[in-house]
Amino acid sequence: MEEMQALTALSAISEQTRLRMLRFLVARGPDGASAGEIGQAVGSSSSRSSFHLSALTRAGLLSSEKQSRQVIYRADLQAVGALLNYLVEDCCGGHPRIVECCQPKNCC
Amino acid sequence: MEEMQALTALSAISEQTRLRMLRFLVARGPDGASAGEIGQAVGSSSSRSSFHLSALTRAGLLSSEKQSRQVIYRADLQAVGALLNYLVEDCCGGHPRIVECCQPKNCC
DNA sequence: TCAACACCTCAAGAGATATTGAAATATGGA
DNA sequence: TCCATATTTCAATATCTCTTGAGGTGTTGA
Repeated sequence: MEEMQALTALSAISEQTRLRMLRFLVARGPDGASAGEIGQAVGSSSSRSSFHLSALTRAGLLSSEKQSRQVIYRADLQAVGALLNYLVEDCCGGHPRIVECCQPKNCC
Repeated sequence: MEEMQALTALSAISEQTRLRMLRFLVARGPDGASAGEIGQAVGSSSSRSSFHLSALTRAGLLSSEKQSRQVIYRADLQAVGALLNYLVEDCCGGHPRIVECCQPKNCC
């Protein structure tokens, strides 16, 4: 992953509404959710949701698919993983103390 | 880690100069580096460096210590690790595909 | 065809953040 | 004491970013 790409993804998730959207969609799994449902889940208006969802999509963290009236968004786990990998490897040089923190149920 | 704290840390590193400063300081290890040296390493003026270093410090990602004329900054690995842990655990629910990406030399 | 629905786009305004250069503080050495 | 060094602070400006509300597109079903 390129630095520029990582910066775009980081700014995308450094906003409350968007971080919550991402969390919601990761929890949702492969089914994803419609724009309306996501907006409702995180408590944001339709135009605001659209704005934030497209920011996340532009950052590559979500994929979207039109299904008749609705637009279904899904978290792109590959992209989220690549961002974390960038932080761990490129930014932190794979430092053991950092890697350790990414293990489930044992950290910090 | 609280959501608010994570958001602060994420915005802190979602800026090129600051991401580079963090990377430089993680690489530097426990010795840290002076404000001037960091600024030189990432190519930013003295007032700009000061501004960004204090943003990173406020976000809890760096610690600083005055040594006579200089101020030595160090990366706080605990804090960086806690941020990554927050992303992996709280945001991604410890999803295996995400955790896997944080392992050294095997991913994405 | 029409109304309701789901979503997106746009423009305006507010607010936050970054950059610059100048000036302030504080330390160390001649 | 005086000057150079290291860093921070400040004000002005520029630049993003977020929010809101109005309006647009396309789809579904009566």
